[in-house]
Amino acid sequence: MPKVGMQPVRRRQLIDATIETIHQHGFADTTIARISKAAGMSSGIISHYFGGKNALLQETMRSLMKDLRNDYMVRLATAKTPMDRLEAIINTNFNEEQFTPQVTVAWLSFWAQVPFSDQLRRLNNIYFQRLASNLRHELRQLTTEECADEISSAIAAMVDGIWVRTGLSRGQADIAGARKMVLGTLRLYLANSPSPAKCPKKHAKK
Amino acid sequence: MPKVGMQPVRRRQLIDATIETIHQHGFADTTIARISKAAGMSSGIISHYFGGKNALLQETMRSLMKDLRNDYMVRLATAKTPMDRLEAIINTNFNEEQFTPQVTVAWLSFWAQVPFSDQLRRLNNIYFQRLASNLRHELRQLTTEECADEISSAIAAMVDGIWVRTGLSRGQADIAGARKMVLGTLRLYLANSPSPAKCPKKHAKK
Amino acid sequence: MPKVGMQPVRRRQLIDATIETIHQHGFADTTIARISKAAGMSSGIISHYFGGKNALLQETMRSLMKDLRNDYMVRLATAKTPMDRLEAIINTNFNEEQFTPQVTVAWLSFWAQVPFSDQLRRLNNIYFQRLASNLRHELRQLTTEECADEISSAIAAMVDGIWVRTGLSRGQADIAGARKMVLGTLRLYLANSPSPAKCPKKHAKK
Amino acid sequence: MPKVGMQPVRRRQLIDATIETIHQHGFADTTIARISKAAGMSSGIISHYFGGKNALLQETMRSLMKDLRNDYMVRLATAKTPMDRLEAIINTNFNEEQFTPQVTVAWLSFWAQVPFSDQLRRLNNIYFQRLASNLRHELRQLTTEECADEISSAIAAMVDGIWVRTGLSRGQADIAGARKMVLGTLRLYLANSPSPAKCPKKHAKK
DNA sequence: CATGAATGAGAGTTCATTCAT
DNA sequence: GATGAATGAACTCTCATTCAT
Repeated sequence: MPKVGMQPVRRRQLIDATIETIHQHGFADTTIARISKAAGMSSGIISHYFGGKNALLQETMRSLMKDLRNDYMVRLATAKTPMDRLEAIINTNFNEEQFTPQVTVAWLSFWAQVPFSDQLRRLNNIYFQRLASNLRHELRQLTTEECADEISSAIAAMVDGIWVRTGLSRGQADIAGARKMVLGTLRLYLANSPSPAKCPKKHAKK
Repeated sequence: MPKVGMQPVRRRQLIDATIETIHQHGFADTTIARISKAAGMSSGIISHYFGGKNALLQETMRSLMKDLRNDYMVRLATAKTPMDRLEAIINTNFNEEQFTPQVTVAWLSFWAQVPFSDQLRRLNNIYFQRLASNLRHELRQLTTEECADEISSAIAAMVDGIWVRTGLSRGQADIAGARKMVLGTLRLYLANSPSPAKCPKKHAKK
Repeated sequence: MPKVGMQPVRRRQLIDATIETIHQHGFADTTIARISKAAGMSSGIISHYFGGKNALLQETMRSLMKDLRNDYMVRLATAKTPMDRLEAIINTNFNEEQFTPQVTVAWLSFWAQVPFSDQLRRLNNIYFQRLASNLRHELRQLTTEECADEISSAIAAMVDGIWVRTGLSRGQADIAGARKMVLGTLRLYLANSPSPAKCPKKHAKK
Repeated sequence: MPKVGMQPVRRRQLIDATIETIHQHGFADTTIARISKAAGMSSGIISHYFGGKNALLQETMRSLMKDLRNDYMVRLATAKTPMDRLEAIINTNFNEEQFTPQVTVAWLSFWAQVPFSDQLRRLNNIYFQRLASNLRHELRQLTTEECADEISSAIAAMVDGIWVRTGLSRGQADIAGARKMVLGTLRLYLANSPSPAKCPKKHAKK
């Protein structure tokens, strides 16, 4: 059935089936048989399109990152101020498409593999560095460099913590609550940070 | 849960070997053979003492929780004020024994299994509820109930976020940095929370 | 055996690609994908032209036999005496086209399958019987029937032994050396064989 | 069932089952499942004792060589003269235990793999070199160095040719016929070789 | 005619568990 | 109590074949 243009379609179907299978059965029980069945295809198709299970898993993580990236690009287009862009970052990390039980569970699964896979570690580093870089860039226009770095780290940790907790809960993802929590923390930090002056921690510290 | 006639020493050695093996090879490649070899025992011993691999993994997670709990109890003994106890909670979550690459990687691995194991979910819920309960109890003495809940959630998310990021980094755990970040955020929240009054978020939201 | 409507050119290309692939990767790793790629065609073409992989392999062996046969026919045309024809047989078995690493390795591979394939056994029996028959026919004009049979067997075994050893060596085939060895042995036998009399073995055995 | 001393027994049983399976089904259809079934064991046992199928196949070929070697050693003990030892070499190569349909088919199978496996090539080179070395050593005491090398090559080729033809025939192995053929050829060569003088080929070549 | 995407049976391997010692 | 040899189910991957285009 040589249908031109099927390759990207099949690959996307298999990646979606992978996310769904991880969500249904867990990473450890995500087998080629289950993925291909979820995609309505034969087991051999995965090696055919990806070369093997590992490559599919990598592509799935890469796809998850790309989805976040694309969402951010869309939001960035309409953001005018640094604060707009910070909100865009937060809203992207808790958007309706990605901040779901399926996707948070998948991320959690991949994170557990990251320390043991060079490929996944590389992918995750890109994600981490990109988030940190975006946050810092906007924050440095609102406060000192030192404060920007500190706030960036705090916000990034909180975002990931919320993702983990959502993945663990298996319940509905609370998009509004997540955005409110992170944005609230961000505003609190900024409200207590000097524009060119010192950092709130320094104040807080006694 | 040492049954009668079983030697706690053997069980502890096997649990330690399990944590070490997860850290060395990852959860997926943590086999009975590797654990028992790391413990210097035969492969049959695990079924003998724990009934199976899954039971050992559960006991390992339970043990990790117990270690945190014990550390907290010790710190609690010398904490006088609510703020002392909040600091104790934070210090416990980033203490020298548990906040290590080995243990954070193990937690990360268990978290990835939590959504698919009733046993692990139950264990993790205990941990989450205990942390939330402890935080809320102390915070409610320092601010309104609403604010206490909000701050508790934020702090808990940040703590877990830092654990995830440490597990992912495979590097040294930055105990001082972690404590400073969470304590700083906590102080910032409290400094902007009314004692009996309203919550900082409300302020920040303009 | 080119069926009607099939292009002999394609079939020959595929047979050549089969020999080359066996030489490159070995019989066990000679797949449809590799053969068709080596021939610059699609994988489906083999079923299309031959009906399946096994049929292609059979045709390949048949082709190897036919090449030897053709070479012999050419040499036979200019051979006048029995000894001329014996030399022609030997020279055919070690001719520049077939006595190559590619072809000897392919023969070796087919021989290993012969005991388990009726088709290949049948083909090989034809080759063996033809060689024996040709040898015997000429020899019987030079010595007794008994001696002719004995010499024929010895020469045939030596020829095949040299083929095996050449296939195993993966080096250049030593055409001159092979011809000299077999022809030398043949002459030795004949020099010690009576025309109508007894056989050299009987003599040698004292 | 920890029974001491079982390891060599099991390994031998599996090697024997491998030879039998190759003989029954051919090298290509010699699967782990068939070998282990023939040995009356589970499929996992092969990885347990040999690490994998390839290692078992290698050990099987090594075992075949060792059997020949052992037989030769026994015969060597009672051989006094060079001619005795030459006969011992020939008799070893066509002895009742190894010169059987089972073993000749197995050798043929391994020979077909030799060009594509470094391990098997190494093993086979040992066999070839040993045979050539043994032959040459005895022959040099009976004729010139040049003649000894030539006879050695001829005899070795004939021996292997007879093995191949026996493997291909699937019939009973004709031990007496094989010995007679090779010994007869050897005697013929020697009868026409000078002690310190020239080689029979030179004569024959006119 | 010719293609190559898709299939699915079967291969080798891994590994938790069992159990005779 | 403690061992580790043995099992066999489940996994990933390969590949000859089929067939819509």
